[in-house]
Amino acid sequence: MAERLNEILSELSGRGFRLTRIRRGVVELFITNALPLSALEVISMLGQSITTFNKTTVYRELAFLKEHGVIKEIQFPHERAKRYELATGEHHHHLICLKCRKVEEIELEGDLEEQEKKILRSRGFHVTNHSLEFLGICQTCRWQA
Amino acid sequence: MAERLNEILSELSGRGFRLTRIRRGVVELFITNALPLSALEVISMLGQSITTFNKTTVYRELAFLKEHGVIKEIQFPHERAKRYELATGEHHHHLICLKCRKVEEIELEGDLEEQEKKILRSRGFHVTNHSLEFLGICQTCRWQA
DNA sequence: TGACAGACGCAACTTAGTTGCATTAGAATC
DNA sequence: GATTCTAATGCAACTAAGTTGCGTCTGTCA
Repeated sequence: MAERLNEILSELSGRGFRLTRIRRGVVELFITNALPLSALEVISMLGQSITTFNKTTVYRELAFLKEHGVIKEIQFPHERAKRYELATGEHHHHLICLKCRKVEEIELEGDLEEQEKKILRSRGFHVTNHSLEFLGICQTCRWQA
Repeated sequence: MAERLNEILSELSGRGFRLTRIRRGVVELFITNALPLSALEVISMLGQSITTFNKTTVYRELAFLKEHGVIKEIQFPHERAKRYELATGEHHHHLICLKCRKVEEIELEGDLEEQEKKILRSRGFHVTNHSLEFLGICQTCRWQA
């Protein structure tokens, strides 16, 4: 956890960016929370460790971290606000429970590579990215009444 | 086209809902436009055939048509506003060009049924719906400089 | 031709995020 | 430790996309 934080921070520092209170705080939040956070969640969680800061700064920090490949943006199909999660690790998808709103990660073997090659062959469309989210009811909610 | 319109309108009428200017206009728009429209696009396109109406009415009409299964909502991963398209026909996905913003429809054979069964078996999560969109560069844009 | 409820219009409000601009503060250099 | 330079910050005002409340209008059926 801590070494992951230092790794990211020193990488940014090495590229000439400053290590500020908010930068440290936001990166730390993403390291300790595996699941995607919205800007408003980041703002609210950050308020627990940093006393004064402005929401503009947080939005700008999210844009900065996204631009520099630290986090990536996710748009869930059932809600308006964007979410962010650490850009590291395997490409994965999410299971979103429509009842309790809980989000789980899932990795699909093989993923969609074959499909994407087929799309290039048949349509000439070069897929660089995809978004795939599953909506439904989680085990816990299914067991309840 | 026209029979499709009458089919939808008489279905709604049969269920006790009124056929108003805006209802006709909005349904007609979705029938003549295969690709997903945003609320603002509907408002702007509707302005070409209906002179006075309020945006609130359009938002309410979209909610109404969605609730009654005429259209379905889509959230593309690269933009904020929601989009809507006719709920009829095969379940399909979209290819979204990040350069020219053009959207194409695509049907995947087999789709994700097998994956969804696997998710139920392994996690107890019952998938009721999924969203899958491919982002990339379309053929036309790839051929340009 | 009423009457009733579904539909509509308007204004005000909300959520999620953005922009401009003046000020502050990391961190490298002196 | 002081200086300097610019990245980062704070604030206020603004925007986009939609929502809510409430009073009025209008399709439709009797």
